[in-house]
Amino acid sequence: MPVNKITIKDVAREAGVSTTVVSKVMNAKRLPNGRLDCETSESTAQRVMEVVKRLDYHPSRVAAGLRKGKRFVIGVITPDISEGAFSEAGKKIEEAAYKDGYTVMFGSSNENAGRLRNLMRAFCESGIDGLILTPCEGSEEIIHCIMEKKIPLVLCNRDIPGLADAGCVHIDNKGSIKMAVDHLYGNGYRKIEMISENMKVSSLDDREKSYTETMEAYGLKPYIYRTDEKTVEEDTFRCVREAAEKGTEAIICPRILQSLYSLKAIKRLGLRIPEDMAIFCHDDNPVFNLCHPTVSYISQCASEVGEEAYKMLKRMMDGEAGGKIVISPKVFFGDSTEKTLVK
Amino acid sequence: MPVNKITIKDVAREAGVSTTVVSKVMNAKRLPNGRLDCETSESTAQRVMEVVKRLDYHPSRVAAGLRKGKRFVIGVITPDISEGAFSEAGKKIEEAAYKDGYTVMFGSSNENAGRLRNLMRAFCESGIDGLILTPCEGSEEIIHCIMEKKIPLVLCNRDIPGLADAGCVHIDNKGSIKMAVDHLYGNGYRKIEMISENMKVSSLDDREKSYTETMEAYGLKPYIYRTDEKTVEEDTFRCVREAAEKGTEAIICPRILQSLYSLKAIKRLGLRIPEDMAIFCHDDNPVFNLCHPTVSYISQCASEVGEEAYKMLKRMMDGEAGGKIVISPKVFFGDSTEKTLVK
DNA sequence: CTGAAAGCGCTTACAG
DNA sequence: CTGAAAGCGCTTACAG
Repeated sequence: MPVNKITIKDVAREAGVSTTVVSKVMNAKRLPNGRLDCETSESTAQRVMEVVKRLDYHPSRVAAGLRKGKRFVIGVITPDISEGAFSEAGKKIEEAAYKDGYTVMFGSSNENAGRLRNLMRAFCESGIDGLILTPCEGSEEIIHCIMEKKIPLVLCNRDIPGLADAGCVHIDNKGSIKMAVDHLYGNGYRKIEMISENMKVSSLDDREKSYTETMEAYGLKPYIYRTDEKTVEEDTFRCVREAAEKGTEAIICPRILQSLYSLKAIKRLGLRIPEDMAIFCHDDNPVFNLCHPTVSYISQCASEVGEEAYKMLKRMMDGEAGGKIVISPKVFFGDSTEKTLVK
Repeated sequence: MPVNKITIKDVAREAGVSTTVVSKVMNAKRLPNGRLDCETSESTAQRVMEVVKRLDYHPSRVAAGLRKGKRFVIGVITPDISEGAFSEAGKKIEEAAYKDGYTVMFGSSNENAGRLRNLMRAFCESGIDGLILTPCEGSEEIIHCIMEKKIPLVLCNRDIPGLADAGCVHIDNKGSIKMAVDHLYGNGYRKIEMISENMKVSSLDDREKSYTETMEAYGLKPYIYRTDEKTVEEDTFRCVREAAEKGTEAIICPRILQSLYSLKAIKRLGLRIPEDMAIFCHDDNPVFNLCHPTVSYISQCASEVGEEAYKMLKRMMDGEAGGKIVISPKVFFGDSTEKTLVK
């Protein structure tokens, strides 16, 4: 428990002024000419500042927040703060928030709507000025509730249709997958399958739809495997093996875990990339560049998404309306989807 | 700005009781027999609960925190919340904290002592019950200041000598590096060098010392390269090239970036692993298992470190003393440090 | 069992 | 330019 905490009263007493004056001095901005923009006299301000420094006084944001209804805290909820794209976005958000004097509360939903609700509740009770969150399956209703509380909200990575007042920032999930299919098609691949996940969220929906539509536009038959959350690794292995047995020429993985486990499965099955199985991955990981052959992948542009999400939230906290931002993802073409004569 | 916020007064009025009663009911625990442990009458409690539910009342933790001096918030500061080991530890901390009803503020110091100080200040002003942090170079003095405020503090991953009241959790940095050197020596390697970073923190110190001591114990000559923070990739490339030209047989990388960039450099230089250059890496990354050949590495055991750090902080927040925990890291031996006849 | 009142540490009209 | 006082939304002795 913090002891001997210096309060505004201590400063006031020591400086021989009222707490009003101390408060005014503490909240005064510095003008361009270096002076305080404060109605107090120069000498009083000086005296207060000295005492503040001497006592090492730090005003309680808790008390100020209670009075002003403004906390200078924002909340960030992602499915998993330890997962590459989310942690990178989180880093950027914190970075930008820090510059504006905000601190950040983080939480992981673990793709669980109940947990998301509890986190949102705790964040709201704890006092936040705004919230950036990645919805998970089944979280629509809960998020609608948040909206009623009029807390500025930006959805990140995944959208929820019909949420008029919320901001939203995500990558162009359809465009990127189309590029992947186009590229594979252009390099001669025809039997192209997708290993996705059993999960209803807008980003994955869009990726799956785009794959299906693009395949059909080429007159090809799409096929989507879906792994379960609890058993991603085994499921992915089985999918890759089944695909290989079927004579599938290329797989597209629209999520990071399926990407990594597919690479692992291909290695374990002793298949050559891309001769036996071409592969197009998603998200960012050093593996894609460092392994041999290099892997084609779609980058989430997590930093950019995080940055834009924060900027939008900031605007909303300042009273402006939200909006929708769609970021063009970066697509890297490696050796894993190259043309191959061996078929 | 949250509007129409329901307060304890609204509930009291609606239920026809005083705020005292509402507060008591809200803070009552459920007894094992399912009844509320509350001095109010059963019927009053019932009535209050109903109103609470009907109005969707959520007590403000800000106000409660101000009054009670307890916030149910902890702070976590790491060098970079987006970096593998730290984000994994952070995830675990948040997970455990959530179960105890705490929310977590995260911040990244970017290995910058000034920024660490600002973050700590913001966190303290914002009101935290405890702090878990990874010190960075030059942060000793600032951290001593925190100690004076008597905020429970656990150092994570890196230690600061002479900080009696702080808890500390880290892996056995000396033991793991010794294992790496022993393993290389046992497999016939003699010219073993280390590519480290220009940074004064206890963990890296320990790793470097352990390398030097173990080498000398074998009668071998240690040599440590040190990359600069701003230019890790280029520096690492130059180190690897220089090492190769010198006829170095194996390199040990005590940090993740040097590990990844060394692998990249080795690939770029067209060297074979382990014939031309063996390599022992640090931290966790899918690359180590997925690439060919598989890479030997020392795992940070980030989850375990995070978990222990939180548990210790919790004990300290409950009034117990801190302590020191040293966790044995897991070491994986891959093909990158295998015996090789080609020398 | 219940409630009036003080107080946590601030900010902010308002009066002087 | 300065200060007394009210109030933010809670909790908590204390009196009844």
